[in-house]
Amino acid sequence: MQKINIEKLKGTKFQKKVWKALMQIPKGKTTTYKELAKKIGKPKAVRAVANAVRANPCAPYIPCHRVVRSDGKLGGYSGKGGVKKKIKLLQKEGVKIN
DNA sequence: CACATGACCTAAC
DNA sequence: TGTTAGGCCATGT
Repeated sequence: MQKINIEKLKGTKFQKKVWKALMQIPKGKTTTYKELAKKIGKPKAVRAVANAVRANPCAPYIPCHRVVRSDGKLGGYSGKGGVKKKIKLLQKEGVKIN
């Protein structure tokens, strides 16, 4: 499905793990940093996960916009348009925002 | 190697 | 209910 290989990108193993988990998120669905951290085996490394996500090449390689906070709010977005675009994208995919 | 940063989370005031 | 403080982990300087 993924046209690109994360392994081909440069970054630490931790990042690659996070990015892979991101791509594994089904469309129209959202995940929290906590769940993501848990998935990679470090439920306490939520901050490191957030760092990895923000350090990713972002659009259009990795759907970082599918990652939200536990509060239902969005975190941030280092892409074009900013968080606003992120919200729009999620809503377009059928995700409800607080 | 030590310090500082961050798109976080939880608890406490 | 809104803000502050502490804890946690990886990355970059």
